[in-house]
Amino acid sequence: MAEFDANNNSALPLPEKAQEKYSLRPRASLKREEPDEDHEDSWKPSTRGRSTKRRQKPKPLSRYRRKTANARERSRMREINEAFEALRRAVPHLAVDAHNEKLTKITTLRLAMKYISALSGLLTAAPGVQSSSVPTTGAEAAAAIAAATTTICGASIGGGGGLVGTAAMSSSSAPLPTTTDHLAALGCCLSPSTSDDVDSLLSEYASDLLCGGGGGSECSSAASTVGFLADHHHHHHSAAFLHDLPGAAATYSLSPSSCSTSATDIVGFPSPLLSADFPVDVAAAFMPFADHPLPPIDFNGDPYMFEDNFACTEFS
DNA sequence: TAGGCCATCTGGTCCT
DNA sequence: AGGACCAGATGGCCTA
Repeated sequence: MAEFDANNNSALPLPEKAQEKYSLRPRASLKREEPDEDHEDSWKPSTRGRSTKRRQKPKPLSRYRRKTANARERSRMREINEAFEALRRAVPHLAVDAHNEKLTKITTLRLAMKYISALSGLLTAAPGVQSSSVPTTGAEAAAAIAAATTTICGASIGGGGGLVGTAAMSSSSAPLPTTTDHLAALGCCLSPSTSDDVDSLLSEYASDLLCGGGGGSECSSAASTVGFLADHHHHHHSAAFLHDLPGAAATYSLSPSSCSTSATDIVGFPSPLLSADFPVDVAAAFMPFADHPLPPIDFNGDPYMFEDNFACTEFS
């Protein structure tokens, strides 16, 4: 069986052909900078030079072909940008858009890497998890995440859990929130003040994510986690914060009766993903816990503080 | 004004 | 041959 690294990629080296295919091609400019004896005339195909015959330098494209090539390039870039947009929506991010700024592409990629890393850590580092249940393939990971989503979200809709779906959530036409939504919803209310807070909170939430069953104790555990978060939130932020969030009131509500902790308010969570200080808080939850209080939550909207303050697994 | 980010154009290279 | 992908060049816009 092939070995896989921490990122679930095969540790075996790619075949030479594949390496060639997937590695970056040499830059044309570098090629151009190579010494060439007789200027333009010395142009030859750069690779696979089985033939020593010089080939004619290709002519510039005709105006028509240049136009169509440009159009194709624009549409290609548009697709890439749409993918970036989807990624921006999927990755929880700082409130850098407080002034209508959006994440840059490079920031989006960096956050995505860290977010994936954090989620992987959550899945693999939960206490009491059997090693056999740790996902080792993409499919298993997807199943684990789906199960985690079902655990929280499915139990909620069942009515026995701590999270109670509202009309928006339980409507058959509305898609179920993803695990990411849940993390975002929870994370936006998470503002632990000590590493112990984070530790206990995270371990509880992590086991909820991984329990896979739903109902019963898992539900109350999830409820208490949410209750804790909600309650905790109230000690650290103005309640008005939640009401200011778009759509905050509609999507989730916490059922006090099924919650074992002191969540006494109906708390709305925003959906879909929002930018309001979620990632900082979740990052705080995922950071390697130190013996000192967590850093202040406010990063002044600087996503790179993320990088400076939290060690995450590097993706190779 | 400098620097960052982005869209677009363009030519080179690879693939089908 | 033509499309896809890539990277360099360039100019516009915005912010500190």
